[in-house]
Amino acid sequence: MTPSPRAYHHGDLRRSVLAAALDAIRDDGVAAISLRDLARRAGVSHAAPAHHFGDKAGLLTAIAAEGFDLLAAALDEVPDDTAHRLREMGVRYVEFALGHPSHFAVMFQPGLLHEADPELVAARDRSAAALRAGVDSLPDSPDGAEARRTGLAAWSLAHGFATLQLSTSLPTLDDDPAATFRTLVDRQPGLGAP
Amino acid sequence: MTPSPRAYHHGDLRRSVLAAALDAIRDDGVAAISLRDLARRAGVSHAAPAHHFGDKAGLLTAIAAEGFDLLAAALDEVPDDTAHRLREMGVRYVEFALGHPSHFAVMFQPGLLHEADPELVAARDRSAAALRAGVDSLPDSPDGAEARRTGLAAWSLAHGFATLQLSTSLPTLDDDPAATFRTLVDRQPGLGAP
DNA sequence: TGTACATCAGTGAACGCGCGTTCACTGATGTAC
DNA sequence: TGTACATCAGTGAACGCGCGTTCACTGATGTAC
Repeated sequence: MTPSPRAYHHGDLRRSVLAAALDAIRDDGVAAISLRDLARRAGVSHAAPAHHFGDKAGLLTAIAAEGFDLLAAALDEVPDDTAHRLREMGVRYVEFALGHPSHFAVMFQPGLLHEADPELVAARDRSAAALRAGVDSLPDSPDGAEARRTGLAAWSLAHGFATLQLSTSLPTLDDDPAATFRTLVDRQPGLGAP
Repeated sequence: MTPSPRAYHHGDLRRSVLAAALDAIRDDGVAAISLRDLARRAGVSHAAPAHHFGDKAGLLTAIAAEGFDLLAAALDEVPDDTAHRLREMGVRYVEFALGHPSHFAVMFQPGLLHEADPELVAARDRSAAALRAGVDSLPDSPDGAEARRTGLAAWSLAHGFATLQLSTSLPTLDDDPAATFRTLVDRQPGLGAP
């Protein structure tokens, strides 16, 4: 099934370059990325990434869109009837960020992306809709402004926890960051914890 | 008082380059910074920044250290006897991040810094101590693990809110993000809100 | 099934540019006498 | 107060390098007949 490594139209150039980019971001950060380096890692000609993605922002936009898709899918996986559904979504959010650090590092950096890209916009909307569904499922079903506040608080807590976890060697209280996060949310009754 | 713009030893090279860097980061992001560009902005020779700071990481480390100092000072300003002291510290944290976006953008990016730099370490410790003091002042004065959990939750909430506010055009519910944050924390009894 | 042709994904040589770094230098400042 | 000297912050010319971009090209693939 493995195509010959340098075949024309190997059909997987997009995937190869994206994979190389995810590796490079994880190892050296977004700032260190160059299209020529990715081409080298992916074993394609140095001009191929630009040919396919247009420019660096185009490549990072593709990664961000993929990230929001993965995140939306992870959030949607929490069943409707789960007790503490919003809390579980927060756990999924944290797990996604720690499991896909390269995607996460790019998703919230508007300056590096083609913000108007339709696929990015659509994927982001899908994530936002999933989060909204989580807020709507709270037992005391808050309305309007109150719901937005709760959503923002939940998102901030999960996002901040994940960001700090990724950016510093934050002390994890248990071995598992996701478990730490679950414990942490349990003390925040406003977010629908018991 | 203004020294002649190109005098040898104008004594303010450090400040000029730092100011240029803060402008550049605010306008174009950390990724876009180059020492030569900063020299141009600051009106000094292209080799001066490297001469003074060693390398780019040295410059960013200086910015991060300054940021942690400013943050610690802002947190320390909240009087001991303030009701809801931790909440007010969270508000200060958010205000700091939004008021010093360039510092904030650098402070939590270990990969870009000289992590072992003594000034950076000291400044970071000062910030951490201020946060700990906030947790210790909670009315039900939690101990040990519980205190660490509360500190982590408070920090995550403020950090996540600030990060999201900076990185996306997040809807602010009031006109003032800090006010929004205060309202938001009020629904989180676990963090010492009323 | 075989042949001709259009398409276009990916190539590779060549370009000019901005970068960080090196290094011999200059001249302002502080100190010793 | 004046003179001599050491220091060292900052200069500017020169370097080699990796970058993004351009452009004529190649050859795999799909379609029409």
